[in-house]
Parts: sequence; C-alpha cells; structure tokens
Amino acid sequence: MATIKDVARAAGVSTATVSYVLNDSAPVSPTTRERVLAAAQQLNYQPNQLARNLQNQRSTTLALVLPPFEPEIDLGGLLRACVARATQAGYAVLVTALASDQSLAELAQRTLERGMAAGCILLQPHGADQPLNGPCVWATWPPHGTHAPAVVCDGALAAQRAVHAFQRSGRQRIGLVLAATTAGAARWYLGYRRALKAGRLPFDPELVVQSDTDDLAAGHAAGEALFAGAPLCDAVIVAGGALAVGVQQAHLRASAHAESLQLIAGFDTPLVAGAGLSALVWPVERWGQLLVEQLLNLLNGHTPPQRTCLEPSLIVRST
Amino acid sequence: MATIKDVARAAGVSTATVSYVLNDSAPVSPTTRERVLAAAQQLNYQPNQLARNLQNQRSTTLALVLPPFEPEIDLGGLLRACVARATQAGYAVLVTALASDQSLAELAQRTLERGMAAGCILLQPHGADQPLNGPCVWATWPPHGTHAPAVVCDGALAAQRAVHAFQRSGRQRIGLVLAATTAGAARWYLGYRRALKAGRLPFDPELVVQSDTDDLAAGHAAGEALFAGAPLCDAVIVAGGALAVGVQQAHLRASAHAESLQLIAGFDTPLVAGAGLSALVWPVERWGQLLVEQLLNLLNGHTPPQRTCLEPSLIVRST
DNA sequence: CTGTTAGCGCATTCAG
DNA sequence: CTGAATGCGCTAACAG
Repeated sequence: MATIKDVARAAGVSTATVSYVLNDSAPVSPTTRERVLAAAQQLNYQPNQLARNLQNQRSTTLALVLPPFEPEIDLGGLLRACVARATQAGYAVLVTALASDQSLAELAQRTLERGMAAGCILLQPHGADQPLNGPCVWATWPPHGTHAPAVVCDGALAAQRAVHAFQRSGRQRIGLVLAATTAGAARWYLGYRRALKAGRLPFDPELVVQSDTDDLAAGHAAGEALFAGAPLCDAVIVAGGALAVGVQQAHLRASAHAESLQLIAGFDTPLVAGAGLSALVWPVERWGQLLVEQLLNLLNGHTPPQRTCLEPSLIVRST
Repeated sequence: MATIKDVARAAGVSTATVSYVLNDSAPVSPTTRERVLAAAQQLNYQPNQLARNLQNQRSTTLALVLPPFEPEIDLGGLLRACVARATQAGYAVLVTALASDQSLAELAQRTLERGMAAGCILLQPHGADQPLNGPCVWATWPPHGTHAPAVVCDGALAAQRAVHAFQRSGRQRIGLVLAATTAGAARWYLGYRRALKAGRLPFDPELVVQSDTDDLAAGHAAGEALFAGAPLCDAVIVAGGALAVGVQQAHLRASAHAESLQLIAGFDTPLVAGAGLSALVWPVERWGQLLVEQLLNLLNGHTPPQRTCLEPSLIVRST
C-alpha cells in the first residue's frame, strides 16, 4: 500500500512532482521523470482511486442498473462487453440491481449522488416512472417523449429480416407473436407490416398474437391461439426467446398431421439454441461497447446524445 | 449534491454532529437528532461514499472477477444474487474481467490496492498461477495446497445423486463424461466411483470419457467414443452443459436402432433446458449469497475462512 | 452532549 | 521546473 508520499520520498522529490509525471499534467525534466517512474515501479505504487476521484470531483466508475427480473438477453455477454470497453477507457463497472418495489429513478439518482458512479447504463425494459436527469444511457427503448440517449435492438429491422427470409423460402402466411413485456414490441409490429407490404403479402390480423410474458407457458398459449384457426400459417416470427420455444412445442403438439412450420426466434438465447430454433442474433459485443461509448461521450460532452439501433443477423438451424 | 456541511448549516450544528447522528457513532440529544435528520431529508443528502471510504480506509465495494471466457454457469443469476446480498450489507459490487493474457493475481491485487474494492470473488475455473494474499473467496475449486475460502459446486455429490437416480430406474451400465476444463472434474469421478461401489455396480473404464472442453463439438466426440463400444451404456452423466447436449445429439445420430438412453447434464443451463435434458440444478441464489457472506466474514475477521460445498438437485425432463 | 480540528491520499494552485 | 500549501467530503479524537 505505497502512497504518493512514499514515491516522492523514494525519488527525492515532492508529491506534486510525482503527480505531474504520473498524470503528465505538467512538464518535468527527463531525469527526474525517470527517477519518479523508477521509484513508482519499484514500490509497486498504485494510485488510490478513491482519493483521486474525490479530488477530481468525478468518479471513474460506470454503473449498470439491472431490472428486478431476469431479462431476455445474454447478460453475461453484455456485461463482459461493457467491462471490456470501460476498462479500456480507464473506467470501472459497478453493478446494481433494482428491487421489485424500487423506483429506477431513485436507484440511479442515489448511485450518482453518492459519487459511486459517474453515469448509468439502464437495462430496464419498461420506461421509467419518473424523469431521470443524471447522465444515463438506455439499453432498451427509453420512455416516450424523452430524447434520452440509447443503444437498442430494433425489432423493426428484425421483423423485416425475418419476413424476407421466410419469403425467400416460399412462405406466404407468416405469423407474428409479440411479447407485451418487450419494450419496443411496437417496432416488431411495424417492421412486420412494412415487410408484408413490401413483399406484397396480405395482412391477416388473425396471424398476430399478443402474449403477456416471455416464457414457455406463454408460448404454449400463443401457439394454441395461432394454430387453432384455419388455414394455418406456415411460418412464425416470435419476438422472444423462451416464448419461441413454447410456440414450437405447441406446434409439435398440435400438428399430428405434421404441418411444416418455419420459426424464427427474436432473440438467440441458449435456450433457443438448445431447442434448435433459427433465431436472430444481436451483436452483444457491439451493444455493450456502444453503450459505454455513448455514456463516456455524454460525460465528456464531446458529442450530443444519440439513439443508435442495432441490427440482428439471422442464424439458421434445422429443427 | 448537498454535502455534510450544507446539512450542518441547515440544522445549525457542526459537521461532526451530523456525522454522529447519521452513523449513530456517538450519543446525540433527541431534539438535535431530529433537526439533523429533518435537514438531511429536506436537502436529500446522500453521503459521498468516496470520501467516506477514504476516511475509513476501507472500501464498501466487493469485486467480482470474471474469467476471460464465458463460464458454464448462470452468470446473470449469480451476479444478481451477489448484488442482492451485498446491497443488503451496504456493499456495492464491482465487476472486472480478466484479459486472456492477464494474471489473475495481478488483476485482483491491483483492484484491491487501488482501493477500488475491499475484497474479491474469484470465478476462475483454473487455479491461480501466483498466490493471492488479499481477502478473496473462490467460487470454483481453489488451487491445491492453499486453504483459501471457497464456495463451490461439488461434483462428487452431483455424480452420486445421478447414479442413484439412474439405479432407481433400473439402469446398470452408467457412463460418465468429464470435461477437463471443469475444475473439480476429479470430484465428479470420485463421486461416480463411490456411488457405483455403494450401489454394487461394476466399474468399467470404457464407460468413462474425458473431454477437453465443454461445448457441443466436444460432446459429439465424447458421444461417439462412448457409443462405439459394445455393449452400450444405458445411462450417462455428463459433467457439463453444452457438452451434454452434444452427447445427446451424438446418441440420436448413432442409434438408428433406438437405444434407450437416460442422460443427466451436470449443469442446468438454458441450453440444456432447451434441449429438454434432465439436469442437475445448482442453487445459484445461495451460491452468490454465501460467496458474499464468506467474503464479508473474511473482511470482518469474525469467522475463520471456510470451504463450503453446494449440493445440486435433480430436475427430470422428458427428452 | 456538541464543536473544533486534524488528517485519509491525492491534484492543484501559487511561489520560488 | 519544483516544493509547500490548500482542499475534495467525511470521520475520529479531543476538548469544552
């Protein structure tokens, strides 16, 4: 636990000089610079971030705020990406989780005001109840009416991509299953309608099913609703992970007469991969990277806050 | 951004008094206590953690150190559990990730020495190259020869449980697939041998396959090795997640003659669930909780460091 | 019981 | 170019 004083003493200079060479914040003669560096090296000096941040009146930590439940994303991957990018920029990543009865604004605000982080990355799927004023970036669709910076997965692009893929393999009656919990479900619907129109396919409201949650049970229910009516659809886009597997299972159960069905899951979770479903893959790596970069920009005031949409790619699996 | 001074001024007392009532570190008269509390409330005062930690010479942050690759565990769940428990104890959670060329000891040491965290939770599947001296708790089997505190998933218990389950359903020839990357693979083997002996089942070395990694491809290879020999086994324990799915796929491919096979995956990942495999479920919630508690104990010096083994439960799925 | 004061480790003036 | 002094926000002795 060597302090800056120890280094200064060892190098025979004052603490200010040490600070200058370490932060390169003032011109220092090459010879003393060498001496200081050597002393720091030798003592294995690590500047105390707490003291540094306190002095600088700005934290070098970014906070990631998790929703109170498990989100339908590759949290591990996203976290890793954020950490990697933040580390590269000299920042650390703090993780906080929202209790189910807690307000997002409250937690974010407190984290910021306590000086624990300089900014927040928000993973809430639902909009905030109160307006946030600190430096925050949304990883999901931010509340309407605000122009908060965000980096999001765009369901419109996803739906369009899926419809095109289906059409290329000759499918005509394409269903859509939406999850109400998915922020930006409206985007999926929008992209779906657009792609149908562009592909000159008829729109049939019976082929659109709205689900409450994104889990297996909800998928079963949605599948039953979808496959009950006649004529059956021959392809389905499911804007969810577990939801898609549920739909698949419902189809297997329903069609003893072996209807052919193509299915694309909206999020390529391990569960989806295990079930052997085709799925849309979102660039998690880039997601985390952009989130951090947006936040850093916001903190430095370099660029105005932006809204970035991520594009998925399709991974085809044989069921 | 109200400081302690603002509160003191508003309440008409000194900063020390404010500190006393907020930390309950000295007796204060009820009337002034009320005044201070009211002022703090009114100004929405949040104590600056940086200053507090600097003064107290101890951080209220715990660091979670991730391995350079994606581990075969429910990172999201574990993280959430750690955060929940830490928050409850007034601690925050910092996440750092090891670069592939970085030494674990180096990263942990630096994190600690920079004052960014008071202790570390280590998620490395492989033992450390250098000895660690800071307050650290392992979430995996720690390096041999050390008596570092740890909270781990015990493969011996898992294997025993699986063998018993197989035996109850009349299986006699039980295979075992090990992943070399899984720290504590030896424990799985140990439990397997023990359970066979206890169940008076013969041990056949041909039924044990060692795999290099824990992924689908490795599972295919392991499955082929296992199902090539005759007579075939009628049950397999796979000490992995993706690995188990690979073994399953290999079996489906190999046995056109529809051999019945029971399979239990060692880790119930979403991938495993999606594939509909029976699996062992580890108590992630408790895992995170215990890791944090062990670390806090270590920091407070309340109890000596311990090694805790987690027990899995079996979830049966119909393939 | 409460106010005054001295640092925690560091970065930044201002003199030399 | 370098050193001494000041303060970031807070807590802990020590007085009163």
